Amino acid sequence: MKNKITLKELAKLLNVSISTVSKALNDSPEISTKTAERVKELAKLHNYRPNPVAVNLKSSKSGTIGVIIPNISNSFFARVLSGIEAEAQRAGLQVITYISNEKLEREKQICDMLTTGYVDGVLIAVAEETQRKKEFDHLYQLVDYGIPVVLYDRINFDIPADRIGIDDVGTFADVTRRLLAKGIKKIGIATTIHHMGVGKLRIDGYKQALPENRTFYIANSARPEVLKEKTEKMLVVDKVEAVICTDYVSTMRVYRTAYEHEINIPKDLKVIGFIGKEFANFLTPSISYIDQFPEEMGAGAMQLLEARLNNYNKDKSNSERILKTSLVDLESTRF
Amino acid sequence: MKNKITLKELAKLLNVSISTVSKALNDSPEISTKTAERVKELAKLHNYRPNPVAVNLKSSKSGTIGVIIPNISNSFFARVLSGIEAEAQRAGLQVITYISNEKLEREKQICDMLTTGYVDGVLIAVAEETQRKKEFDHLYQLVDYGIPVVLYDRINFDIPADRIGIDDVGTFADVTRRLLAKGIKKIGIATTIHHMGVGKLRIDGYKQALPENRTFYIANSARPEVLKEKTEKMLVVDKVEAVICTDYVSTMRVYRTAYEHEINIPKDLKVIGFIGKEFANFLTPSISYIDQFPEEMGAGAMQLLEARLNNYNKDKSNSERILKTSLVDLESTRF
DNA sequence: CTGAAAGCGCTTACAG
DNA sequence: CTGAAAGCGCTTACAG
Repeated sequence: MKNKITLKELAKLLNVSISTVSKALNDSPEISTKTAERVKELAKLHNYRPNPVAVNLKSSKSGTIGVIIPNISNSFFARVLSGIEAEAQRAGLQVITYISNEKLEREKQICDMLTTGYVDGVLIAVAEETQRKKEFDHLYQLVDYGIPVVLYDRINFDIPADRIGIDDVGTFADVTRRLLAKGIKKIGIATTIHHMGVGKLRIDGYKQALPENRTFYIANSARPEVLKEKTEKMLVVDKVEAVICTDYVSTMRVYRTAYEHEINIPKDLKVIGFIGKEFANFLTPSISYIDQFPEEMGAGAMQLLEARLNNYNKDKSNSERILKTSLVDLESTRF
Repeated sequence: MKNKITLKELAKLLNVSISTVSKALNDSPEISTKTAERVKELAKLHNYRPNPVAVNLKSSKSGTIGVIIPNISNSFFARVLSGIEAEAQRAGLQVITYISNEKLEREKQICDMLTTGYVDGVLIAVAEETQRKKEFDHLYQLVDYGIPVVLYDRINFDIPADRIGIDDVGTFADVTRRLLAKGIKKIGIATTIHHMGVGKLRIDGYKQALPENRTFYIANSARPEVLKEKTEKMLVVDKVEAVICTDYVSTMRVYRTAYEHEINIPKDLKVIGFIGKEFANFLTPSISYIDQFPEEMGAGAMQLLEARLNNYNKDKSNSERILKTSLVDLESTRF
């Protein structure tokens, strides 16, 4: 068990003061080139690294940021995390990961812990339960504590924080219009997240794009059995010609239901999914999907946070960044 | 921007010394009940929380552990992380996440950073490139530095560390035997990880289970086009009756290839995948899969690390924990 | 150019 | 039972 060498030990070996060693290593102009070289050489020899905890204590920074993820099994969030990590690495920051499992209680605990000074800033996608119960006190608490907060993905809340996400309404309106333009009349939407902000917006986009008096077909439930029933009704009874899905689970549900009822995709049913390319390309048939570039969202969120960290007091107004999405055409919408 | 209250300020408000406040809050028996109560009351009122950085500096611990993940988009690792996070939370530890992207260079950087004292321990699934190049110096370096290391999932290396994984040989031998028992003769295996330890073991298990002189059918490549070709040969030319897959990508490849060549699953081809339940149940048809309980692996890895952290010097021998796997029968293996 | 001193926020042996 | 002091490993204004 090798022990890490400290400034003090280095100073003793060099017969100079701790201050001198510290300054030399930090390239202070106060120090003579000669001394600086001696110090650096020995430091290198012993593979000296400043103890980050001590540095943090001095600077009252932690050099880490906290990321709150609602559900890491969702590959979207996993990929967002990947983008965050890459950007944090570039900025020399450590990423502490917290998983809320979509639970308000857990999210509160996490925020509580974050106010104690573990992190310099927080990236969060607000948990489903939190949105449903509209309880945001713990988030305000973070902000009041002076901890910069950036909302990602789930951003339509009235909280004074920077945010990054996609144009949910626009994206879904656009996709709906594309189907209409191809002459498809009966278009349905499937969702398991209709009670969440993003879900509502996506449904809104769908509705806005449909012509007046056109019937809406909506299969919405977070409960698997209910979603299944509603999807079956939409596909088998209502016989929609196309379905747009707002999330992973509803996308897969539509696929399964079509399969079970021997409805041919894309001949009898076009499907546009909201899933990642790592699934979309492999499904049978492959599925056209809306790409929301998760890694970019993560990197962007991190950049917003960095901007805050670097001049927190200068700019009080909150910024919002909306990322472009892209519809990728695969087999499930072929004509 | 509320400023956090410190021990010093608390002491001043109470007209006692900093030591007294500290002891009172830490339930030292030295302090009178009366004083302790006064202190605690005020601390509560001001929502006092000890600065973790200062505590860490005193204790020479960081209260955080590092998790190195090769590829977070792989839902297996995402779920492992979920298990780690849950267990860490229980133990009051913070989890810093690092993503190696299967790269040796990045893994080295991470290990380098970890030796500076950011974390008390490390959980790692060794990157693919690292395994291929057999360069483990950076891992030895961690161990030499006295940082407890736990290997998870990818565990067949000669590194003095605790480890947790599955019985790859046994699992694949068992699955192969099950197919044989149903009277299936031509069994193939598809893999994109044949150059990795776990991949080799899984293929070994498959080979061991087949009777003498039985032909092996192996579609192995990490390159998508090559894998596709080999899979096509296996399904179309060799006409195997069943395929066992060692990983997510090969599983999806087999599905796609069967679909493209109109090979009916399960009538003409049985498939056993190595993917998570979140995909398996939704595919069309649903796919029988080997469940390796990722969350349990994560929690188990964390527990091994906790054990190390709590008595690092007492027990020098390394422990290994092998988790049970389970074959879940769904539509792709129906007779 | 170098070093002594103060201080970041805590804990804990030691003295009283 | 309470408090002064030392110290964890650094940085940095200040003195020389």
